[in-house]
Amino acid sequence: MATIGDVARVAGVSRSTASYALSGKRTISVDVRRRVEDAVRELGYTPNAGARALATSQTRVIGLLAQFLEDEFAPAMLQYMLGVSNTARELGYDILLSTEADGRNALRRMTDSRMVDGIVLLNVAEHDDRLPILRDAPQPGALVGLPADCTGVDVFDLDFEDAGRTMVEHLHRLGHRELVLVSQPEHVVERGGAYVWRLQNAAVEAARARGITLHAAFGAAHQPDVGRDLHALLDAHPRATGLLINNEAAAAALPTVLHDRKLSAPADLSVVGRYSDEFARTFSLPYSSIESAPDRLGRMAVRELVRRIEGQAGPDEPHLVRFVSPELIDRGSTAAPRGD
Amino acid sequence: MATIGDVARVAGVSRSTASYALSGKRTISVDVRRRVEDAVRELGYTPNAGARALATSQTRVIGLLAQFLEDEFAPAMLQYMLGVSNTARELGYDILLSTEADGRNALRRMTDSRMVDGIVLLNVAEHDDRLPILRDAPQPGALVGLPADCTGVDVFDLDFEDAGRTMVEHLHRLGHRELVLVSQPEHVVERGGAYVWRLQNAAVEAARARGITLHAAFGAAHQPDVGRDLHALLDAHPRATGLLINNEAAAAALPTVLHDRKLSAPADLSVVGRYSDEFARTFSLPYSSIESAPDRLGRMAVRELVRRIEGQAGPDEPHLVRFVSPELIDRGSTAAPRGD
DNA sequence: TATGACTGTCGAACCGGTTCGAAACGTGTC
DNA sequence: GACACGTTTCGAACCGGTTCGACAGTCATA
Repeated sequence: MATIGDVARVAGVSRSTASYALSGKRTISVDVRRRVEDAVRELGYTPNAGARALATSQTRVIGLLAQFLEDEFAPAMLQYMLGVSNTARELGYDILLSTEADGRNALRRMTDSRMVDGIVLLNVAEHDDRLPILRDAPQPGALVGLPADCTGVDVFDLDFEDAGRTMVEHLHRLGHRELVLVSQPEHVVERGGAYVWRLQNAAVEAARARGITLHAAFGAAHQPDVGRDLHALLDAHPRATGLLINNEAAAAALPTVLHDRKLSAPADLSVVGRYSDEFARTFSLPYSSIESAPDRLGRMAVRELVRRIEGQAGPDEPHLVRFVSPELIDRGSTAAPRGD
Repeated sequence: MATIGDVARVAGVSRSTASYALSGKRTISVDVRRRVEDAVRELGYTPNAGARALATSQTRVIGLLAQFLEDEFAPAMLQYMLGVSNTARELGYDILLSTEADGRNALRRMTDSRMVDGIVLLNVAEHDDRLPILRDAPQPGALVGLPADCTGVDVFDLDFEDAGRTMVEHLHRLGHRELVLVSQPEHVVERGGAYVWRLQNAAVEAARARGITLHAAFGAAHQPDVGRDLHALLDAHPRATGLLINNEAAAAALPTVLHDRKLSAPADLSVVGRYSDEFARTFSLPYSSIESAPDRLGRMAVRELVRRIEGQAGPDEPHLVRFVSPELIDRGSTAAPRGD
């Protein structure tokens, strides 16, 4: 494999000159620059990443921590990963991926050994145990998900409170007076998935303010449990005319459940979910939904992270906490309730 | 950040001694070893990955190339990725992930700059344009998916021919005489997704050998197109009693389609798919299926790759081409056809 | 014709590890 | 007491880049 020494020899210059010719950090005569570039082509030279990282303390790699936990719906996570990965590449960075359940280990390994210039954390819990480690690390970090304490990191998340309100308002406006909300499994909440509460509390509050009934419940993350949960909920609240879904597995299971009950949306039941458009297409979901914008969130996180890595953000520039406003995508699954 | 020089100073030894004490590659007195280990703990020392890579020419990183192409079903790919990632971690390797559509670029970048010790290629096409690059690279490569030319790499794939035969045999044995097979989009085939043909040809041949009818067709990769495709197929072949599905999007869309047609499996139609058990759970699919074993294939690929990286495979040990035998998971969606 | 400024190039040092050869030391043998 | 030997440690070189300071050459200016 060719080194910069080989390039220099072929071009008839010193190693430092070759380096400067390639980086452009000092003025080099056009003649020499041309000879160096020819040598690079001739030898097929590519700089050794390890050596460059050692010399510059920059790797041009971003660490991506995605935990695939029990009771979590894997395909939803994929969309965030792709948003992060694709944006990173556009900005000239590669992705070091960890799917370890124990994210602390992975985080320490990546940061301590200087394998990465920065870190993106997905699926952040309210008291995420990876955060103290990330704050102590020399690399900057960006989160997708809102923790209790945002100091020292940039934070991006959907505005789940607004999402909860929007769902309720939308159905209230159509005339619905009794709703059911299916959230993520209780387990996810216990693990600190605060976004579940944020949406739910706002929905409950919005319903109370409008004097309508909202039954909130958890749903499992897999079949067949989540199907049973949905049946049980619909059995328990036969007068409910609207269904809110903040649970990807439940959304994916709903077509079959409605089929079994011989119900259609919106004729028999109005349905609003919270998932991305890409998710809806993939899972063949015909229900209107609050766009969860995983690609956009991933993109924002990486953009800001790279700004910090490259020092375009001032060293004392305060960290961001930014919420994406929910947008309701109408797929025609809501209507006025049947007047019976 | 502490370096091995700091460790050596605190322990009162030379850098080389500290290095040997940690690697164990030369005998070191227990006293010195203890002092070095204490210093490591005291300083929180972790070796710098770039420096180590430069010195040893080993990165302990595996490159993972996953292309998310148009007309491909993303969640199916995720399972292969997780199989690879988790196995790599178990063996002490990290994953450098590329999701670029142009895999050649990513591959060249990773291999030329020595960022990785080895490469895993997912979703390999018959004449995959990444293969020539991989063969020229100094790092070993493992594929999931069968190309026309397997020289120089280890190859792992499901036995799609056996899968096609098994599906047909299973329904023939139950008494079905007219079947429909829905394959991946034609576009996937044109791009070189030979596994589609392998399954389809074997199915056609198996049907011919048994004197039964098989209508083979392509299906789209997304809603609502794939739903339309399924409807059209069932309309076109009203006497078919069995449905074979080699298309994840079609499988995911089938519950809704059957609902719309007021059909149930297996009462009105026997259904056999080709997807993993994890996929079935995630997508709430109640149909029997040929297990596509993505985790197992990913695991096998990484295992063999690491064996080569670490030189446990002899330098001239021939490369593997290994097929996983299909296993039919019975979820009760097949039965004898209705005798009407 | 010396002076200073500017351009283009080079040599050496450095980043933080690993590894080879040799040195220092204690031990046992003749 | 000279010698060989095994154990433990050290110094130096090396991996392949980047970067700083110095220096030679050119040109305009005083």
